[in-house]
Amino acid sequence: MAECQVKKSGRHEYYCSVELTLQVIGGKWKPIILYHLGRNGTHRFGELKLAIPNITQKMLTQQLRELEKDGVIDRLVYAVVPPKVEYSLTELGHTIIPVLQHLGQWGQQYEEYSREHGLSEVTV
Amino acid sequence: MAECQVKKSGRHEYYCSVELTLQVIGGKWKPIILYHLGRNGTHRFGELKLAIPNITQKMLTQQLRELEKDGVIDRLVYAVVPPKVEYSLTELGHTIIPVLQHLGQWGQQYEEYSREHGLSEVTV
DNA sequence: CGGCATCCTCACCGATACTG
DNA sequence: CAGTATCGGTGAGGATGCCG
Repeated sequence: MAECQVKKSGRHEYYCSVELTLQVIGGKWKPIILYHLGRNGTHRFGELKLAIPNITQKMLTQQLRELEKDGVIDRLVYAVVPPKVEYSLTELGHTIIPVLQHLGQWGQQYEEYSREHGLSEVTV
Repeated sequence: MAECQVKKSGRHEYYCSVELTLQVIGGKWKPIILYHLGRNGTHRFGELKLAIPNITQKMLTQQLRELEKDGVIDRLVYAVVPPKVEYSLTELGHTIIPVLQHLGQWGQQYEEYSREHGLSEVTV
């Protein structure tokens, strides 16, 4: 984090490792996807689609592809009709789960804190 | 994280607390700003500008304003000429530092892992 | 079932110029 | 010094339709 040079890793450009992490997990739906794969293990595409309301097929596909390219999930295609595709965390992918939990914990703290301190009111 | 309802906290809408955290720290320059404030304490605007190459005045101002609204930094304006403004972490802001460190650690692991496993080559 | 191809919108970010 | 104000590019994200 101390250095301020542009680095590259895979598809990502970043100045510090925090930024790199955020580029891997920072997609709008990626935390939720990783959460589901971490919690219940392997999922089919349709299961993820059901588990994540409001996500469109396009976005689900796109985010899954990026996570795959970044090496945090595996994609297993069965040669059957109708198609069957299963997604699961890689070894590397499992290591991100504690980080996500940490983020989640802070978010909850923040939620409470802002309720107590009246941060939650928006002046529209 | 288990629930999938839309919530609101302050300026943010989110489905899970991970998302909320990412909305607070997820701006392009926010991690770096928080890092500097966490490491060396109070900074003047110009000091931050110098410490963060490439950032524009506009972006620095904007990100600082958002961090302030979210309650993680304080803004102290001295009534002097020329103007003097100091930024520092709030109590709440300090609690985000370990989370950032965790993100940074994972990023470094990821960096090594992808070098070892040839993830770092991009097919342009 | 699990996609891909298009088209579109809008928030994010940057460059530049001006100011109390 | 520490900002605003304005304009404009760009790409992430979304809606819709077709396909093996």
